[in-house]
This record gives sequence, structure tokens and C-alpha cells, in this order.
Amino acid sequence: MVSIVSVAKAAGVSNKTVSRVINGEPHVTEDTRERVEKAIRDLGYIPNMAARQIRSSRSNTFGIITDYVSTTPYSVDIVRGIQDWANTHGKSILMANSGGLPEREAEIWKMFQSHRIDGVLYVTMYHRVVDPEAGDVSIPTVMINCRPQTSELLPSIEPDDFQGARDLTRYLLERGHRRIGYIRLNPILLGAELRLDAFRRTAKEFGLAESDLSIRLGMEGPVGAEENYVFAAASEILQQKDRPTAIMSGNDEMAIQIYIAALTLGLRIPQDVSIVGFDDFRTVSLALKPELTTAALPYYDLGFQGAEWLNSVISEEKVRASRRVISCKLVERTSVCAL
Amino acid sequence: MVSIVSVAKAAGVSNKTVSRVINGEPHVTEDTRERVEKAIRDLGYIPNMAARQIRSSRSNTFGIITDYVSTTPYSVDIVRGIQDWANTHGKSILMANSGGLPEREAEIWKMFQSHRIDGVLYVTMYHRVVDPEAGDVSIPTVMINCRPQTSELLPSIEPDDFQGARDLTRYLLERGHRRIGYIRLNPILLGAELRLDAFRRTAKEFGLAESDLSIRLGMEGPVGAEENYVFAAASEILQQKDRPTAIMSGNDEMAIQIYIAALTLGLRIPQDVSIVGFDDFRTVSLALKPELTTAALPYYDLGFQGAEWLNSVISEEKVRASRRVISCKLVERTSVCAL
DNA sequence: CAAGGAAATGACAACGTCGACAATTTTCAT
DNA sequence: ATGAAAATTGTCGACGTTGTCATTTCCTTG
Repeated sequence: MVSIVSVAKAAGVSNKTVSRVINGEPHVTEDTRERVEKAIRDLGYIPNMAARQIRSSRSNTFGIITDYVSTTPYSVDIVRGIQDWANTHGKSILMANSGGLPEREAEIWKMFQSHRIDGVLYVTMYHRVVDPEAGDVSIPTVMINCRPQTSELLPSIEPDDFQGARDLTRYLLERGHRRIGYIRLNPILLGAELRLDAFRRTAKEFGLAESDLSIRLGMEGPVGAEENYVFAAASEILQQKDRPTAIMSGNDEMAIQIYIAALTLGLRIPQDVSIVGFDDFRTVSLALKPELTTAALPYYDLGFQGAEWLNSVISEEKVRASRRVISCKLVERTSVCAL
Repeated sequence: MVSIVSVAKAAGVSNKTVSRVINGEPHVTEDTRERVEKAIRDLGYIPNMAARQIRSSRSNTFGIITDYVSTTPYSVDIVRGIQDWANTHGKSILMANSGGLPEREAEIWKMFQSHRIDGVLYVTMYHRVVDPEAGDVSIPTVMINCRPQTSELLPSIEPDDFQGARDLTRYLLERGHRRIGYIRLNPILLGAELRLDAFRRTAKEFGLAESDLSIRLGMEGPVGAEENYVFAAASEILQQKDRPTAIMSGNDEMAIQIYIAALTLGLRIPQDVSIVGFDDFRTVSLALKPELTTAALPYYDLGFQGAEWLNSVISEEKVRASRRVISCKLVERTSVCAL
């Protein structure tokens, strides 16, 4: 492998001068710089990060640790956001998946440390409370899409489920809907309570009574192996006398079943019943006809801003923990009609 | 940072002996080994990969380069498969996303080289032909879910779209369906032709005429911004006199629209029309009611076996290129009825 | 033209690890 | 007891880079 030494020899200068050119340091003649750069090009020299790291004890690498990568497929956008930030800022990404297993998570932390990564992004695939196995470790960490359970504070960055659900509810209310159904998310998801709470409060603010709301549990049980009541719940709600004119779905995926339930009963969407989702899981929200009005989870931004934040935590060395929240943008499509 | 030297001092042995213990080399007394291991535990020593790499010029790290990570969300299972293999074999994963941009891809190759990774897994998020920007580079590479365009051969590992579609078609034919509709995948996907071809051939084998098949294009245009004709096509097919008794969907996602089209026309699934998908994109295939019979793309195995293969390419140093194909397993659910 | 200072360049060591080889100790058959 | 082989342990240097400090060259100014 061609090293800095070969380049130095080729350019007829010392190692250190080559190093200066590579790192854009001052005190190099234009002439020398060009000669060195030519040698670098000719030899196809590429700096060795490992060597650099040994000298400087900075690896310019972030670690990403995820739990289940496949449960909520769209949340991979978090990773994309991180990568984009990293890419444009000269950082590399070391990635590992714990599969949710604590012992594997511990191994991963160790692996990260052996690579002397500068910081860790702890990413969960759905919004939840976690207890990272990192208590003993002093690596700068930012939690993305989750928050730490223990009191020891780590910075966390999360979607604003409350605001998203409030906006959706308002959207329905402003369009004249006064009887609204709600199919709840699996309660073990952090979003479940936040979204339901926002729904209830906003409905109340607009003067609706609890009896105007038909709230049903859509799913429960461990993620990946949950009981699914969505279709049944939706069918039941839609067969009530005085059935709701709109149904809010815990998420887009569950909205599929609500569509099917409605259509099976011969109801038209949105004329007979309006439907809104949550997440803007586009594989679903755009495949449904009419296309689904929903609130977009800011996955990409979660990742991008999380990476940015981690970087500032690393350089400032102050780990003043706090929680940041990113809003969910309402995406208007055609699954809702005004009354 | 605690290094091998501090451990050696604490244990009262030489650096080299510590090194031997760490690497499980022979020629160390049980007694010494224990003393060293205790020192390692006490000091919380973790080997420095960068230093190790400099010595051995092997980084034990694989690079993953992906294109669009979010188009076909489930394909992240490829990455999970890779990670699982890597995790259990002591390899680390450096990951980057090109976003499909050639210039960024070039940067990524450079970044990988600067980390002196042992090999690259070139992963695409949908099955296609690619032209990796790596022609000049001599890093061992395995292509996953894609194949190289240029004649220069790189090992590639792909799903068996043909076999999957053949099995699905047979499944329908064996259950008595004799008029079958087919909504085609976007032609720019490699799977599109393979699947359609399998469908046609298998139908012919069973004695069906071309006129028994209603084949329509479901989508076209660049991935991520395609024109979508699925709903219209399905509606049209289902309103034919002598309408098909079954419809094969290019993929699961498109099946959503077929369900909606059928239900909107008052048809029951599967009594009036049977439907099969492709991919086993579970977010969809399990959300649809009745649940969707489909062929599972072997994403996880693609990744897992790809990593394994890369490893053997690296160690054997023979890059005898070839193509491997992994079969798609038929997942039987309840969206098909026998006639 | 000399003196002083700034700019340019280089020599060398050190980061943490392990391979090559040397030195020391133990084991064991005679 | 003795020598040889085997097992154990240690010394030293090199990997590629950059920080520290020294040296050389150039320029400015009186």
C-alpha cells in the first residue's frame, strides 16, 4: 500500500510536508503543494485512517446502534439522515444491530470502543423508552426516536407525536366532523398515549363529548407478534348507528384494514367515511386509494439533526442533556372530505 | 486510554504476553493467563482496532454501500442479514449510502479505502443491473440484489424471481384458476421481466392460452416518482366479462390497490377473486384482510450469505466470479381459494 | 548590507499492536 | 544427574501518521 512516505519520496519532500498538504495546513509554498498533490494523484495515495487515529486519538467515526431494523421499515430513513449528515461532514459510520438483545448490545458497545468511535447514535425503530446498556461507558451518545428510562440524562431527539395527532384531529374537526372514531396503536409504543391524548384533548377543546368519540384498541402485545384487532374494531365502529363520519388510525399500516373494513361494508371513502393515518409510511399512504391524509414522522430529520447534535456534543464536551422534539408535518391527500 | 502496556505493567508481564492472551495464542501458562485477564478486567482494557490494523493490514471491517435505502423498505433486511453474519464472526460494518449519485459513490469508495476495509458489499434496494464505480479498484466485492452490467465479472447474489413467480402461478393453476390477471411491476425493475416471463411460461405449460391471461402494466417511470396505473388496471380487468378468477400482483404493495379495486366493485376476496402478491412485505401482506398469499423475497439470506461469500472471497483471494440465486419461498395465507 | 523575524521545511519520536527472534525456564527421557 | 527438546516469556522494531521542535531559507527594514 502506498503511504505518505512513498509520496514524500516521489515529490522529493519530507513526510511532514506531505502531511501538511493533506491536512491543508499553512506554511507550504504553492509550488511544493502542487508537486505533492501531483505525487498523490500519480500514486493514488489515500490516507490511512487507522494510522491517523492512532496519532490523534480521534476516529472521525460515529457508531449507530439500532434495535429491530425491520419492524417499521420506513424508520430506516433515520439512518439515511445520519448518513447524509456524516457524508457531508467527513465522518464515517460504523453500524450494528442489537436485535433487541441486551447481551449483543453490550458486545456492540465494546466493538465500538475498540474502534475508538467518537460518539454513538442510539436509534430505535419505533418511538419508545429504552434503557441503554451503556451506563458505565462515557462515550458521547445521542438517543434518536427514543428516550432513556433511567434518570441519568442523555440527549434525546424524538418526533412530536402529540402535535402531529393534534393537527390531524383539528384537520378533521375544522372540516365539520363531529363523530370521530379512533383505532389505537399498540400501547407499548410511546406514540400510542401521546397520540390518543392529543386526540382526546383536541376533541374536547372543540366541544366534543367523550361519547362522540369511538375509541378502540387496534393492537397489543410484543412488537412483531402482536394481536391485531384493527379490522374487527373498524368493522364494529362502522356498523354503529350514528357511525362516525371520520376515523383516525393509529398509523398508516392500520389504515389499510380500516379501508378494507369500510369498503367491505359498502361505504365509500371519503364520501361516507373519512380516514386519516399517521406516519406517512408512503408505501402504504400512496398505495391506498384515495391516497391517505396523514402526519409524516420526521424520520430523516431525526437522523440528520441527531448526527449534528452528536457532533456538537463531542466537540463541546459538555453533555448537557436535554430532549428535543421535531414536529410531524401534516400531509394532505384525498382521504378526507369536508362535511 | 488504557493500552496493552498498562495491562502488562499491572499484570507484571511483557506486552507480548498480554498480546498473546488477547489473541488466544498458545504458550501461556494458565496462571499467567489468569493474571493478565484479571488485569484486563480491572483496567477495562479494550483492544485498539486501529493499531491492530496498522500492524496486520487487515481491518476486519466490511463496507456496505447502498443506493436508495428507503424505496423498498423491507430490503433493509439485507443489511440485517449482513450485520448478523458480521456480528457472529467478529467483523465490523462500515456503512454508506450513495443516494444513487455516482460522484458520491466515488467518495464512498475512497472513504472505504482510507479505512482499509477488507471488502465491499454492494447492495441495491431493488433487484437491478448496476455499473459500480469501482472498476479501477481492486477491493474484493460481492454484489447483493443486483448484478454488474459490465463484462468484468463480480460475484453477485440475487433472489430467484423466476422461481418465485413460477411457484405462485402453479399454486393458482393447481387450485383450478384458468383465467388469471397479472398486474406488471415497473419494467425498470429486473424482477419485472423475470416474474412476467415465469407467469407466461408456467401458464402455457398448463395449457392456458395467451387470451386467458389479462396482463396490464401497473407502474412505470423512475423509481420513487413512478406513474401508477394499478388501481385503474385492476378495476378494468375486474369489470371484463369473463373476468379472471385470480389476479397476480407485481408485488405486495400493488396488491393493496387491487384489493381496494375489487372491494369497491363489490367483489369478495377470495370467493369472487383470488389475489397473490410478491415480496412478502409483511407490513402489507399481514395488514391486508384476508392476509395475502405471496412469495417471500429472501432479503435476509441475501445479506447473510453475501457476507459469508465476501469473507471467503477475501480469504481465498480467488475472485472466481459467478452468480448465485436464492429461492423465494411461497407463503400461503388466505387470499386464494380453490375453485 | 546586516540583523531580525517570518516562512518553509525537515528530523525524530510516539501512538498501540504484533511478528520475528532471542532468552529463559521447564520437562523428560536417558 | 544430564542434555535436549519443548514450553514460556521477553526484546525490539515496524506499521502510517502527526506533534514538537530544530533547521534552513527568504524577506523586510533600517
